[in-house]
Amino acid sequence: MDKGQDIAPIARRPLHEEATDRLRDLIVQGRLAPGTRLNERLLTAQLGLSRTPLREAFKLLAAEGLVELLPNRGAIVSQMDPVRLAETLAVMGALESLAGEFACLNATDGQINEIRSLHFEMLANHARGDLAGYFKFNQAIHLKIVKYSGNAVLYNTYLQLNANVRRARYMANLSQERWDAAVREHGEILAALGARDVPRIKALLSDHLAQKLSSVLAELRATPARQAA
Amino acid sequence: MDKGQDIAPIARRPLHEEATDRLRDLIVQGRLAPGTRLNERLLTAQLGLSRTPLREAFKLLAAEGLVELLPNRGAIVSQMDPVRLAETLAVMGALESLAGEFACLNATDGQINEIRSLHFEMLANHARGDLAGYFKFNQAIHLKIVKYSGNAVLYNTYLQLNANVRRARYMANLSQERWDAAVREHGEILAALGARDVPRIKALLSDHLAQKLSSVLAELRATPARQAA
DNA sequence: ACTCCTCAGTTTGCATGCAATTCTAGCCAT
DNA sequence: ATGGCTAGAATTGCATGCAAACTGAGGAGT
Repeated sequence: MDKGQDIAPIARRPLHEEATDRLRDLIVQGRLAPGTRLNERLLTAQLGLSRTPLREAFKLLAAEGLVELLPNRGAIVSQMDPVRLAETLAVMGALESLAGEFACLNATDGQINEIRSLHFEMLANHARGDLAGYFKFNQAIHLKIVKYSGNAVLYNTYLQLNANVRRARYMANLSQERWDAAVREHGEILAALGARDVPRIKALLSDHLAQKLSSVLAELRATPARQAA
Repeated sequence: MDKGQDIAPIARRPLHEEATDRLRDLIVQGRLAPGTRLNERLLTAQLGLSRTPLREAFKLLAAEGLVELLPNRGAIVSQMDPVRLAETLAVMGALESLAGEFACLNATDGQINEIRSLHFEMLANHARGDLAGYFKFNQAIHLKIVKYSGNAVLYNTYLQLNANVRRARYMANLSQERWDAAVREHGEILAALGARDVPRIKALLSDHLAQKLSSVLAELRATPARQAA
């Protein structure tokens, strides 16, 4: 289950995988804005490959919901509409809650310590007001909890949904109060994990995600969903 | 959200979609057994298309977990190993539980009646001992509950996982007792849905899926996981 | 002026060709 | 006989060609 450090990473990656990952990153980072038309010829030139692997990447990203395929008219980066975002967060909440339960039951002490270490890194970033750094470790913590649930299907499902949410991160102008609260919640989550307290971690994670949802929704209502060219 | 009956179904489907659906059906129905090597040339001949759309289908099915891509060595139908199956059912349990909650809150009375109708069809099949018919309506009920949650992301996620589980259906030689119990559980689920009783439906669905999980696992331990050529 | 039509340019969807990799079988050495 | 090596066949990964679909600019008709 844990192939984290395989022996032979010699393997050359297929082009279509490379293309998929590159495109996904571009979209998640917002460098390809929602609504952007993905011109095959243009992208093949920029990425240095041919249309076949690129088109395969389009199909995969469409399945992930990051792009939308218009028959005979190509692909566009999908809009992050608030409804969809809210729906995604609700599902992720359920998944994280389940993951927390399994992590309490299955994670090793070493793995929990690993999460604890990330937690302190996150605290450091919070203390110095580094929002980007905070998000990075915040993400890492949530991913690790899901990963250390020991349920690979759960992890994969979560990852896929997560890509969609990360796109919305730019709008995370969260208030200082909400930020402080989120950090406190993380502290409790970690405590519950350390104590292997299943009911408590389920409640905490559900609540944490619900907070995130309403915070993101509030932000979305404030920003009038900038349309892309 | 509900595009069930669009006005113009004139649209001709792209070949790669057709290929994906055909292949998925073949795999889910077990007509392509786990382990089967998917030879591109052979399949293009059988499906009457060229390698490009077929290869696109392979990538999608790989993302769904139905096939496994071996770099430079093609694709094989993935094995349904018990661990993976159990993991999938655990995730589906969490999703259905969430779906039940939303369905209680959001479904119209008409939608609930639609589910009720399916329920009685299922009862009829149970009464006459028609296992295949039972499964069909059982599936339909679970899908409707998730659909009428009103959360499209949840529905899509569920659908994808469901494809993997349906492959294991052949081994559902469930005992008469378990069958009767499952039918009883369905009755309670429907009642809770009708009463819009959120905590109850969550508990019932979680439990129902957990039962399914252990039943499937027991069956898997009995059958020694037939290896395919 | 407005609408509808036409036709060239562009872009996608699919088929096919070519090189690289993997597989198979047979041979040689031990 | 067994194990390893090698040449040929088969198969995949990617690039490219071609026809169909879309776009949109310009002109005819009202």
